[in-house]
Amino acid sequence: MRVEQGIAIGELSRRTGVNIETIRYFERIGVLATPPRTSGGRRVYGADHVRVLAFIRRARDLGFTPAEVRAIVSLGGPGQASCNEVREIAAHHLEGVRAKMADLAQIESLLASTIDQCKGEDATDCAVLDMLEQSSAG
Amino acid sequence: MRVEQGIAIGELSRRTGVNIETIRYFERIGVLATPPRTSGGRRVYGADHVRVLAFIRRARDLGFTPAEVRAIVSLGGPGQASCNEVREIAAHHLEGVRAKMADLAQIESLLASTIDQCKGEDATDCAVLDMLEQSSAG
DNA sequence: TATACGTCCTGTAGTAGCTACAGGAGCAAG
DNA sequence: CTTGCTCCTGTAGCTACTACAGGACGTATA
Repeated sequence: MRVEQGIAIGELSRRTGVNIETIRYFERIGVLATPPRTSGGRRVYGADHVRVLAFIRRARDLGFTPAEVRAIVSLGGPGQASCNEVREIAAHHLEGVRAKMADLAQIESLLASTIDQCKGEDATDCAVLDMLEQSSAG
Repeated sequence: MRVEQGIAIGELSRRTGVNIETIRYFERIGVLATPPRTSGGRRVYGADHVRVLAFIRRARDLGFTPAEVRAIVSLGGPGQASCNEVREIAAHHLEGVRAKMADLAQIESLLASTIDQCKGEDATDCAVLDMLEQSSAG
């Protein structure tokens, strides 16, 4: 039946939604395994690459850094029983997400209340400008 | 009394907490006004620069992009009655902050519930890996 | 087989928003 | 007048990509 013997980088790009240049970039920085090549030097990808690249893309969408992705992907390789390690990376990432959320929440409330106070008349009495003048470097 | 006749870039950096290289960078990209120079070519800053740079730093801390900062700072210059414009920039920024918060909230709940399901036994049945396998590119 | 066209290759450079360095010059004090 | 600090410019590094130039591959059609 010979369903799939290998696809080119363009096809991989179309299937995963990842830019061709980005695929090569992922290979260069070590998040995606180097594929075999044709005699002419073209990369040939298999079903595994499609799966892994989709995985990588999703992880990136979720804000995992390339370093985290690389760590997770490399764990999925030879060794098994690495769920603990994967969970640890995810937990660490979760902490970072929560920290960012807290930062943004502070900014959000400060901005919202300040904008709310704005009468929009003249700049000599602008609540937003006043707020920005408060040096946080006490 | 001669309180302040002008300070050097290093002093400006110490007072505002902004890196010297970053100050020069801000000047280059047009968020901070070009200061006068000594005969020897050194930048001389005044109280205004300290104030404006502290302002810029705070705005950057609050996540305003350099483009937004540039816009606000330039509004604070010659023209008055620009509170409306400032408020508009801030409101637009607030929208962006809220969008990011919504994204992070989704990620947070997905990560948290997934990590929670993790037994941490082996990678063939890892909830985190399973979650990442769900291709979002339906 | 020829040729044309699409896809792919490498390498380099661009993006934002800084940060860091090299190599040289200003400047104040001793 | 030398020491030593600070400053100058210009360039390169960083992350995470993206884009382009110039050339090679591969295949469909004449």
